[in-house]
Amino acid sequence: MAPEPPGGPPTLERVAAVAGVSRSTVSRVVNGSPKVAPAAVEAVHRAIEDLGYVPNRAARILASRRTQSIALVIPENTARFFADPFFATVVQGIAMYLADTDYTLSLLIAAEKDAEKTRRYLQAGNVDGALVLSHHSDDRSYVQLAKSIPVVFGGRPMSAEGSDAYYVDVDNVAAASDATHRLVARGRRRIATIAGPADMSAGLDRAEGWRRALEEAGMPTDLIEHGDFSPAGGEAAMRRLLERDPAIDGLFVASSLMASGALNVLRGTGRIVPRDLGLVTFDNDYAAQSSSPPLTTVEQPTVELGRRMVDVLLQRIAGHAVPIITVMPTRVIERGTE
Amino acid sequence: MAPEPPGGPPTLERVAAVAGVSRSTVSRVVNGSPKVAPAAVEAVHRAIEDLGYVPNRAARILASRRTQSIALVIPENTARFFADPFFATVVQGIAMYLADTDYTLSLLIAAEKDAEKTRRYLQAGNVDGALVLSHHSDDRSYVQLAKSIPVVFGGRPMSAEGSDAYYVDVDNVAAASDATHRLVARGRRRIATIAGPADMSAGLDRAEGWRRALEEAGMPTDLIEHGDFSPAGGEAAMRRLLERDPAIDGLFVASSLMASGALNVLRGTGRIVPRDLGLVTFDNDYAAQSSSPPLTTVEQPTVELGRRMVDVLLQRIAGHAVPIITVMPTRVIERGTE
DNA sequence: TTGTAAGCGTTATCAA
DNA sequence: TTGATAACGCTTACAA
Repeated sequence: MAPEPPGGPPTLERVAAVAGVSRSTVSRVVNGSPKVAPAAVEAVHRAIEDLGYVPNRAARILASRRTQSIALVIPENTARFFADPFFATVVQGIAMYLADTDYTLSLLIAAEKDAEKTRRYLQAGNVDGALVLSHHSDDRSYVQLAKSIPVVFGGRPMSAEGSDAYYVDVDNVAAASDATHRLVARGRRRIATIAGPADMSAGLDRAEGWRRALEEAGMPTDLIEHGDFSPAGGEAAMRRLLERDPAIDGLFVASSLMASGALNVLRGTGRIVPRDLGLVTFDNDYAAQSSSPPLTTVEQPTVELGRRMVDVLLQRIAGHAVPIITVMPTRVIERGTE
Repeated sequence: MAPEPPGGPPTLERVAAVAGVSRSTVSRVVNGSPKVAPAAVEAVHRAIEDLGYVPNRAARILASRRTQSIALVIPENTARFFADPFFATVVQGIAMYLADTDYTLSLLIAAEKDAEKTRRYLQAGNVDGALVLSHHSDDRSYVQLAKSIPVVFGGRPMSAEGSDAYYVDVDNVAAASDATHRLVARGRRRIATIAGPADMSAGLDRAEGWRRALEEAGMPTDLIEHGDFSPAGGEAAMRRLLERDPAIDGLFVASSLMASGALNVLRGTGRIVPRDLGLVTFDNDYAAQSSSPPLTTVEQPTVELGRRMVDVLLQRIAGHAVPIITVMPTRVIERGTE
């Protein structure tokens, strides 16, 4: 029986003593080194079990210079971030995937005031890599950061031009175009869009997809208003659109949250979807499913996208070659509102 | 000019050299020790600035035996967790508050299979404390954990009986009772409830509040069905309730997500809220605000609740005395659906 | 007020 | 295959 010496959790040294081997051997066993005698492995395992030994993370990191932890950098505007099911689900994918590995996730709120602080923390060797879920165009410093540690972006970073920023995204242009085409196919003649912010690639790309679809159909592309991906933003944009042209009969909304806001306005004016106006949106989340009516929408594999981000990052940390750009598939969920 | 010696980020040692002082002095300055000569402080700061020095976290932790990091333990069922605005917002509060401190947040997914693994990690001294956002009644092991490191629960843990588990919560019984009273006051005569899971204190307590309100009004408390706080669960529960008594004219739903599901069912049967049925729910989130109609609901200060959890935890880590139980206020947001 | 020196619990190098 | 032993970068008595 090992006595219970005081002084905190059991150390590797204690395990070594109990197992009757050296610390090095214990370390090897713990790290799964192949070259250890079966008998020793056995003894060490038993000692570990008996003592309830768990390696000290800090010591390990210090000695190995590998932190086994990655940072998840999220925009300072945490409120809107977590309120958006898209981000929430991506985070979910990240967290779930990581739970199966030996990596730890550090949540890092990017203080926009001094992105410098965040960057320094990351560069100081406190993490093995970083995942950046960027809201705004202000991602230059992270693209920069990518030169010193592995970074993977969720969604194409705005400042990605020419840089070799790794990112995982969907094809927003194609998806938005597809969605808009469906409005055209339904015979909608005056098709508007509530686009996302002009400083986010998802905002720009989805607007671009809408534009292309209309151009292909020989329709005007003047009816565009930007929102901020929030219900309130959608409401305001909808009002502006109706003011500009009350005869709108088709609408592509770049996010379901904005769509729900838009729906409120439409309802207020007595318009019925899809009778008076066809509506297609983005994200098959709660908002699209539970609105009345439930909306035809572009579904993104959000959880999987998060998983993939982690996957790419870990591969890079391990030094393996991986694609710089990973494009995940989308699909339209038909609910008859187009 | 300090040359640029290779070999990774600048160390404290290098700062000391540049500043012309000893490592101890640098350490003192970095940690804000009061007993340092102004001149030395000045020199060290300049050197730190020049070198872009950032302390190595692992080394610091190892030497000080303080990790400056806390764990956020969330249930394995990450999907539902992040999909619920309540949890998302609490996490937001936690993350935001922590961003202002020197603490780091580690997301820890509690593998229900072996809670042992999670517990060991926490007990191995890898964090200074833990926040537990519990979904299920399976929180015994964390209440247990609280004996070795500071733990603060979000919401009263089910196994809190007799234990001195620290937690931050709202008064669910009172809030639910208040909400239900409003249905009674509106003249509703057949009042049902869609309660939360019976293995969560929020589920139990809100049902209890509903029960009390009805008892005080001399009304029967037979119409109760449980859901799992998800829209789908709300739908199913609503169906069961209508089957049991189609004459229901009042309903208290323990969460807005379930309410949205219930609304779908009601709509399907042609019932109009609040004309045919009064509805009051819990959580003033997106679901309650953007449903049609927007719902009268109990608002919880979710962000603040998260902040408070952190606050209590950090106080405890610092060794200060803090209340075991913190009850945050709620208020009813009137939207006329009662 | 400052510096010296002994750890903190691992990993990693090198002999054995 | 194993074991000494020197890092890893910082904190912290203890001395000066």
